[in-house]
Amino acid sequence: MFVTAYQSDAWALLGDASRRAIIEQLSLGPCTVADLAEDMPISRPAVSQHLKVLREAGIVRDEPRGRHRVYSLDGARLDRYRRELDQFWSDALGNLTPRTDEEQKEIG
Amino acid sequence: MFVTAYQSDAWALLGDASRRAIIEQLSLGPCTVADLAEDMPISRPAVSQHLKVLREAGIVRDEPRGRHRVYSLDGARLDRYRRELDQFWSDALGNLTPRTDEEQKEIG
DNA sequence: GCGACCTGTAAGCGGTAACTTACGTGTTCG
DNA sequence: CGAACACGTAAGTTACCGCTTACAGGTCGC
Repeated sequence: MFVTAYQSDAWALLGDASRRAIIEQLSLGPCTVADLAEDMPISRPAVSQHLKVLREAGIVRDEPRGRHRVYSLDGARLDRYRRELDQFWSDALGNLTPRTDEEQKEIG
Repeated sequence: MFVTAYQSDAWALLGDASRRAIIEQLSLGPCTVADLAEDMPISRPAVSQHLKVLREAGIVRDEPRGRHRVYSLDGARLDRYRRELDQFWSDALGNLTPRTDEEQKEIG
């Protein structure tokens, strides 16, 4: 339920608002799980589960720091996902040519 | 279930692969519902429901053509949604500064 | 006008993601 | 060595999204 293949679907990965909030928070600097959960309306385990998804996607890396665990962002990987989404935009908007009403009449 | 407020969540709107496929197809030119459903692995009513969502979001406009109904893309609106997603990227990647391992030691 | 067409909508179902609670693991400090 | 802390994971629930199968509403040809 939470472990399915996200790595191939950047949209599903970033479609969740909680995960985007985590990413934005981590963009301000490395953070622990408890710190992340403090500013969010969900429980700490929920944050941990989201971090697992982001970690498996390579967006986030974790490092043990004593009994804490510091999470940080992988900017390069994140940028790779952005490019993956940009491919859709270039496909969708790139092909788009200004259609006049005259052109549309060809269909009917 | 299908009518919820998508207009405020561009991610949910574009998160669905079928909707993105419809957008890409429409970017090649105006199309009818049957034509769209022909190239997709889902039924025609399903396409119609997706079109309703896209229409309420303003991305798509429909026009009666006899007993057909021609759908076309609103490039400006679509570009507006792209900018909405770009805001997340500028927030996430914009704040991102190269973190060295030394900086991360401040946390522990 | 009647039947064939294209389409939108209603009702309902199945799958799955996201969340919570409960528990297990490893680390630090007394 | 034992208690407290930070975290990950398991199990289970809930909610919602997307889909299909019907059915209703207009539009064109005979």
